[in-house]
Amino acid sequence: MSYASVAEVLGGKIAVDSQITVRGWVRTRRDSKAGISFINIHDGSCFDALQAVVPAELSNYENEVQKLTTGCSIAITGVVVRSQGKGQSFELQATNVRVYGWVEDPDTYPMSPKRHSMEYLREYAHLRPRTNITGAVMRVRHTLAQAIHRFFDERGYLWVSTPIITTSDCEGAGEMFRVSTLDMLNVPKTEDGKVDFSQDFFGKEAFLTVSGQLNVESYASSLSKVYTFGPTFRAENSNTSRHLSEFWMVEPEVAFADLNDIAGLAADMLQYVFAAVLRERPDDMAFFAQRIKADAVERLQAIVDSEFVHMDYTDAIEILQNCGEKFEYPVEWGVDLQSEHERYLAEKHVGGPVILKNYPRDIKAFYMRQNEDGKTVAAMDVLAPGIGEIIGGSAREERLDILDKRIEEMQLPKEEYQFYRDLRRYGTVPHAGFGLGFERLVAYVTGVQNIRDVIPFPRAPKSAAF
RNA sequence: UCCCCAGUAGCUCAGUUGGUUAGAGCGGUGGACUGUUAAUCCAUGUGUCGUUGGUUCGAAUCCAACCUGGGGAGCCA
Repeated sequence: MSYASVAEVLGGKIAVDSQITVRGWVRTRRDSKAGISFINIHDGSCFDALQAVVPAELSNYENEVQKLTTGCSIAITGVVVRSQGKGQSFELQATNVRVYGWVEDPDTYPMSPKRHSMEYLREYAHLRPRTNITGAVMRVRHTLAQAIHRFFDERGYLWVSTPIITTSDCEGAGEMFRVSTLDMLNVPKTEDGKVDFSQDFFGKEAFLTVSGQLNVESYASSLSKVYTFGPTFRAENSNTSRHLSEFWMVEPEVAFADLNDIAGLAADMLQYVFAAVLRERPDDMAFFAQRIKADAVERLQAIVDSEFVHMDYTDAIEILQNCGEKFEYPVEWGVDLQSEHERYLAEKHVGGPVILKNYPRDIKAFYMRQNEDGKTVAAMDVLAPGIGEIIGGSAREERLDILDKRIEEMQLPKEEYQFYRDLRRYGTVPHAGFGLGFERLVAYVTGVQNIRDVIPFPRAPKSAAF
């Protein structure tokens, strides 16, 4: 008895006339009084389900096969044949059907074979991977993750796992989740009435990381080309379609690189992974084009085929001021760009992703490298239509005196940055890196509008079920 | 966190100048028909009208608070 996946059968990997067993879940069943039933079975291996033709002669035809409903788990043994019907190249001529698990009450099975809203599916996060759309999203997500690792590996980057728990509250990227084993009903206090974290698990305050960047810089300052790919946590009360409390981030960090180097790296990476998805998941992408976003395939192909548009912040301000568009927030040099401005640039002015560079230093983080003009820092954002910022990066300030000055100006606790300053004291080098929001990338590629639908189990404010 | 909108059958939604027994499609079930394919046709059941309180002779409908979801904004990836 040999087993095969639906993808192998439909992909022509199994020779016609050979007998195999396919295991999975029933999507639909149709009975024909000609004495056969058609069962569509899916197993997650590809977008399409496999059609099995089940003859009425099977011993369990009446009491089992004809009672199968959407969601039942089964194994079908049969012979691979070329399909007599339209809609599929191959099908399975069944000789045996084994039922693993019935659907307790078909009337209330949440994943009926009809169109469900994304909001509804989210309430059944444990069952939604059985749907077309979540299955397709997860295959594309996997392909993107694999392509990212492959991209960096082929270029000599090392994957560095930066810590998820941190005792540094100075990462500066947002509100942090506390990690503690203290008894919340009986919190130990110091003499001056504060919480005595010396009695906590790590002997001091601890949090979940908001970014691996500061840590990974130390590995870039020795292994030269590194990247992180792991979970990140932000305790911000963000209720939008593009924020999660727990999300995955890809953060390359490159020694001896400047802003243009990593802007180029970001563009190369996006083109590489888009090409991989188009090549490896045409079935899922065709579905997104059909049901989610009509130009899903063309727009990725267009990005793969063309140069990325680079633009200086200063030039972007000028474009926004002279475009004739009415903005809610006025545009002038020195302000941070609002969503409406980013949207205009990516969606209307460029019509695709755009790389914005060299922002005013006063609206950016302390670690970004100061430019010669004294006004801007070597920072960049990659803005994508429909999503906004999917990548944020910069050259890092490698000159200790300038970094210290910046820490003082921004009134940050210098003593907390000892390890970070050490990297500038011992063999400092120019270096740069960026952070890619992985779920934002998946959302952009699939066209799915809400980021909560491109991660298996979304975590967001007031929402961490499953 | 702020602004706006929504919550009615398993799902998608209609229904509110306050008034008797709250509707449709899909799904489920039964049947007809068919190498079918989100099949088609006939029949059939289904409701704490988000929660709590208020106004009223009477509330799915009006009011308030809360909960949940959506869109937008801010924070950011």
